[in-house]
Amino acid sequence: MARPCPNGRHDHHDVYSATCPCRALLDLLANKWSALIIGLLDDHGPMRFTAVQTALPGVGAKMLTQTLRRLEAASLVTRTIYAEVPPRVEYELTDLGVDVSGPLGALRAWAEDNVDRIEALDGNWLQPT
Amino acid sequence: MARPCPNGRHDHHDVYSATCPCRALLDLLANKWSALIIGLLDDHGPMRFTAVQTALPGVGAKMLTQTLRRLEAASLVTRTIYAEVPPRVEYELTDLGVDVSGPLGALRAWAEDNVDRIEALDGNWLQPT
DNA sequence: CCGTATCCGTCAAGATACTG
DNA sequence: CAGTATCTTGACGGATACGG
Repeated sequence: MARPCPNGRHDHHDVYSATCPCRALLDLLANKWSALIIGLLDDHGPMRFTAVQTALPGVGAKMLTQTLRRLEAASLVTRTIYAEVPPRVEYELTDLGVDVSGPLGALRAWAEDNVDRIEALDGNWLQPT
Repeated sequence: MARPCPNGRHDHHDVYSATCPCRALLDLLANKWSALIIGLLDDHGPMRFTAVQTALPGVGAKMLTQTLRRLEAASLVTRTIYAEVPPRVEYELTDLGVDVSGPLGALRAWAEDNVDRIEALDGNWLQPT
């Protein structure tokens, strides 16, 4: 079993090590769409591809497919294909996915609850470039 | 006062609206480096530019500057310049930054604690492309 | 018809060298 | 020390075409 994180804080893992797999995991979670997708699946239960895309204005089909596949590879999401007419594919959180939706949900909630404070401090904090 | 989130869950904001400023805020937080930078400043207190860069293997000066400036614009981090020789610039969390380090820390901790489970389920979940 | 794969333009990220 | 300027590369994102 690989232990590439000799300087870990918890057991052996440390996100502050560039080569630690948990850093790659954090990158996957701290992605523009992952938090939204996981929160969505946590709220609605199993969803079809199109339903996810509709609920996420701004995401393209390609980016969505890519992100869903990475989440699937990380065992956070299952992808179930129903051989029906019309065809149907459903995405659903695994236990691991449900588990991480807690921290991610907290982050989303914080963003929603504190935008006003930030805008009060700096009217145009959203950088042009 | 702008209220661009008519379909919000909490008060008036909703990260699932493409045009809501809180979505931009989530994008800033759910960034590859933001979580690491904020956690670092939360642990160490005020830090100089080079110290941050050294503690974050893999980040380039350009990316680091960019991220720090955006965090500063969002009032999560302060940037203090000391007119000394050699020059010194220190970055420190604001109250808002300290506040968000909670949710972000939970996410980092989850990643560190659960990589082993993911690797047990799928040996090579880290996609080639 | 629903979802995936391919092509391609744009833009952000990385490397390097240099300045206040 | 703390960045900035410039270039190159590769990822992102959209449109289109394809498979089931």
